[in-house]
Amino acid sequence: MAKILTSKNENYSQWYNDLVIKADLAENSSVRGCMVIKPYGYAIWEKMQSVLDKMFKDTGHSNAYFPLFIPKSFLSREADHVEGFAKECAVVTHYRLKNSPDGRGIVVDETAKLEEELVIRPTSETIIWNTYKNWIQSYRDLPLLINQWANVVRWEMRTRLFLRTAEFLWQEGHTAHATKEEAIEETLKMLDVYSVFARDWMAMPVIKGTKTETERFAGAVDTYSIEALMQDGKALQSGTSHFLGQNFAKAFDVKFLDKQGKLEYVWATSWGVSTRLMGALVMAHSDDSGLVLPPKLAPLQVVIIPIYKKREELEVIATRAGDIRQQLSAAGITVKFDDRDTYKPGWKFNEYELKGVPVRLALGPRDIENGTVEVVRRDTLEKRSFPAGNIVETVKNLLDEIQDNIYRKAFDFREKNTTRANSYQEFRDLIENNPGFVLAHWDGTSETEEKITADTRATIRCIPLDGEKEKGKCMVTGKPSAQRVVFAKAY
RNA sequence: CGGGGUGUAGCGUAGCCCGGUUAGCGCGCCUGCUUUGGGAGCAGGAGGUCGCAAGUUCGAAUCUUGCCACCCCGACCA
Repeated sequence: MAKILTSKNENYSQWYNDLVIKADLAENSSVRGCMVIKPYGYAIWEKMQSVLDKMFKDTGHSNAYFPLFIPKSFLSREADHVEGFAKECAVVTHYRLKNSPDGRGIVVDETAKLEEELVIRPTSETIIWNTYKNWIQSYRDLPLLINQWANVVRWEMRTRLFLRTAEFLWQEGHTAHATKEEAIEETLKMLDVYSVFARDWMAMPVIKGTKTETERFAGAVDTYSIEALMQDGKALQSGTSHFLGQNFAKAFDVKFLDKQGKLEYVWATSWGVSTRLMGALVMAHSDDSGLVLPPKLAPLQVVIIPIYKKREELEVIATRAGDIRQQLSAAGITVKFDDRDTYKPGWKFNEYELKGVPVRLALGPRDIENGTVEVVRRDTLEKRSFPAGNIVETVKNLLDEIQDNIYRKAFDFREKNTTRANSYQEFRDLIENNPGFVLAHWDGTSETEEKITADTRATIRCIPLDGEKEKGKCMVTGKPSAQRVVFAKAY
C-alpha cells in the first residue's frame, strides 16, 4: 500500500498534522493561526454539537447568543479574569477604512477611532454577567441555565490544527444559582455530561478531577476538567467546568432577593468544550492508515464500493447495492454507494480508510453470484464475507462492536500507560521513559508543583474525583498528602 | 518574544555555493484509448509575478540589503 501518512511511531506530531489535512478535516488558512474547517471535519463537529446540545437541553439548559465584542472595561472588572486573558486578546480600535492617500490599497481611517476599544471575546463571562444583572432580581429568576455556541479568539503564540488555534469554536454554558451548593452541583453535573459524552460517543475514557490553583480558570473558585490520554502518552484537557463562586456576581453586581427578602449575590458556573475535541478524537483512535472514527460520530458510517469489469456487471451490482443502501438507510445508518468510475476500487479502499469510515462493503461479480457481501471493519481492518440476506443485522452489530472495541482499546492503552511513582526519583524516571499518566503524592502547594514542572516538564493534570483516596507523603517534600494526583506531559 | 530552518505550478521538490538556452522532475489536473477484488497503463496536453521590494550587473531563481510569510524547538495557553 502506498504510504500517505507519516508513521505514528516515526513522528507522532507529524502524523497528526498529516492526518488532519489528508483526511480533509481542516487546513491552515491564510490568516495566521486560524484554520479552515473543511466539510468532512465540520460534519463531525456538527455531530458532536447535536449530541451535546441535546444533553444540555436534557439537563434544563437553553441556548442564547451574546456579542462577539466585549467593551474593554468589562474585561477588567474581575481582577483574576483580566490578568489571565489580557495577554492574548485581539482588540478592535477603529470602525472604518479609507482609500490610501498614495492610492495603493486601503488604510485605517484614524478619525474613526472607537471611544472605547472592543475586545474580541476570549470567553464570554464578562458580557454575559453584565447582561445577567438585568435578568436577575429575585430567587424566582433562578436558576438561570444558558448555553451559547460561539467562536472565541485567543491570540496564541504557537498553534496547531484543532488543538490550539487563534480562533476556535466551542460552547460555553453560563449559569446562575441561588446557593453555593446548587452551583457546585451544576458544575459537577456538567463535568459529568462531558465525561459521558467522551466515553459513550467519542469512545474516549477520561479522568474527572479538580485543577490545581496554578491551572485554574482565571476568575474561578474551582476548575474541574476531564483529562484524556493520547496515543503518544501526552494528556489532553478535553473539557472544563468551573465553579465561579460569587466572583462575577460581585464584579458585575448581580444580586437577587431571596425568600427571606434578603439581597444576596448569585452563585455562578461556566463550562465548555471546543473544537479541540476534534483533535482528541483524531489522536485517541487513529492509526497509520488514517482516521478511526467511532461509529456514533462518523458522518458516514458505511460505504458501498462496486467492483466490476464490464458495464453490464455494474448494472447488476448497482441494483443490489441500491437495495442494501435502502435497507441500511431505513435502519438509521448513514450510507453511501460510491459508484464513481473515475477512481478504482483500490483507490477508494484507501481513501475511506484514510477518512475513518467504520464499515466498508464491497460488491463484485463473485458476491452477486454467491449472494454475499465483503465486509471490512475500519478499526481492525479485518475482512470477512457475509450473506447479503441479513446485511442490516450484520452491519448494525458491527457498528456497535466497533464502538465498543475502540473504547476498550483506548481504555486498555490508558491502563497500560498509567503508572504509580512512590519516590521522586521513580517519578522522574517514569515521566522520562514511560509517557502517560503518573499517579503520585503531592503536598498541595504551588511551590512544589512548580518545582516538579521545572524539573520534568510534567504538570498536574488534575486531582481525581473518583477512585481510591490513598493517603501518603509528598514525593518531593515528604509532607502529608490526602490522595495521589495525576501527572503527565500535556498538550 | 528568543534559537534554528524554509519560501520555485494545486502539492512535493531539483536548480542557488560557482549569475548566462525555452526553470527540470514526481504527484495531481485535462483529453483519448485500454483498465477496474487494495492508491492502473500508455499517448498527448494545460498550468510558473522562482515569497515581496529595492540594489549590483550587459544579464538575477541564483549575488547584496530590507521586508513578509510559514515550519520546527523553547517561554505562554482550551
